[in-house]
Amino acid sequence: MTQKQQRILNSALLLFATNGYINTPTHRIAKEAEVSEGLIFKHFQNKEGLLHAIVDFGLEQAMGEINKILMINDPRKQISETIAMPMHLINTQGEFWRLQISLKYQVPEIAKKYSEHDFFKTFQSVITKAFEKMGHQQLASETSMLMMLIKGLFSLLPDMEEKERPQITRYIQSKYLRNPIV
Amino acid sequence: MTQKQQRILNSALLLFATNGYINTPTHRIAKEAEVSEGLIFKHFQNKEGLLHAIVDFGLEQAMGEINKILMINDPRKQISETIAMPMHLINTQGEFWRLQISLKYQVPEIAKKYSEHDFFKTFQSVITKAFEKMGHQQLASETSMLMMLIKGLFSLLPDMEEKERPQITRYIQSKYLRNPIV
DNA sequence: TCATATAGTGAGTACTCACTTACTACGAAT
DNA sequence: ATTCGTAGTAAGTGAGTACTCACTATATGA
Repeated sequence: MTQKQQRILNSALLLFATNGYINTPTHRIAKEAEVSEGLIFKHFQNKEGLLHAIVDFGLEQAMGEINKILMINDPRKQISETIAMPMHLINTQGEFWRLQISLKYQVPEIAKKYSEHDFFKTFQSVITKAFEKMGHQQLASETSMLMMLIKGLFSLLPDMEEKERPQITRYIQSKYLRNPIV
Repeated sequence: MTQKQQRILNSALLLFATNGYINTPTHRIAKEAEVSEGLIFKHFQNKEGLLHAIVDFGLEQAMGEINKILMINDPRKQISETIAMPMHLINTQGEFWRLQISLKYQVPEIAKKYSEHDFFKTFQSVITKAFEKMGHQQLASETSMLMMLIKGLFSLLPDMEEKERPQITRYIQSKYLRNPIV
């Protein structure tokens, strides 16, 4: 991976995240990266190839985080950490997650392909298994509800100030850690 | 409002909702509506004007629903009905709400303008006031959490079969109606 | 030293899209 | 009967887009 290749990836991520994939012309990426437009196509074949490179890398990184949760034994701790995930990921890979969330409404086919990615599958299975260990009666509904909450967190946390994010996150965690299970 | 004007609105809503606003060229709307492309611009000035006509009408209709909730006295019933709102709106105006949700990631400026609409402001204030009446201690956090849940419902219910939607909706309602307040 | 591969350039190309313009058809008011 | 406004059409137009191609520069190893 050359320096210029890296510059292209960085600029593209920034522009895709702030203006959207569709609204970002390749010549703007080239300008931002101080690189000729042709180079983008030499390295990434086409605009979609560039997007794939970005998303593959971002999800790879996120896998590391979810693997940490997998290794936790206490299911309550697992749920608690899962609730903190959106904040954690948005704080550390903010641009990537803004892009990731917008993908469904910009390039649905690609987003659909990525919804099969290990990251999202593992995410859901961690929650289900944790609730199972906790002896939940309505496993499917409880899982769905938490998935809705997490979807909401991913959508709305990016619009909040970074320092406001822990408050709502902790509030939700405390509800899920309380006895009896809520 | 002439017949052809109506046909344009219908076709545009359908195409915007399924393929997205950005991904829908005006000539496709014209073809679908069996109308000349120029007529779209005669009646709606430009593509954004067409979008506005659609969204204004959709939110107008939705206002009727929220006003019903406003007239309820029991705050628990208000919360319960609010939780049912996403399902209700998606069932009755499915295309419109798919479009509405996608707007933020397609034409952010327009979406931002509509986030100031009475519909969304009333939505939030109904929840806060209901929780207040119920004597909630952490009003802001509790409201935020429910807003996250509702955002999640709006995002994920459209991807579920219509007959699966009541289950998760009722599950969430039951949690919020339980004593003590969860 | 020279052949080869890889990195990089930037002008050019084919095409799509939102929007315009010049026009016809027609019902209603004067 | 004629004028006028509104609905509607068909054929553009020009700006912007993703992508190509012929080319140069540079490093490496036989």
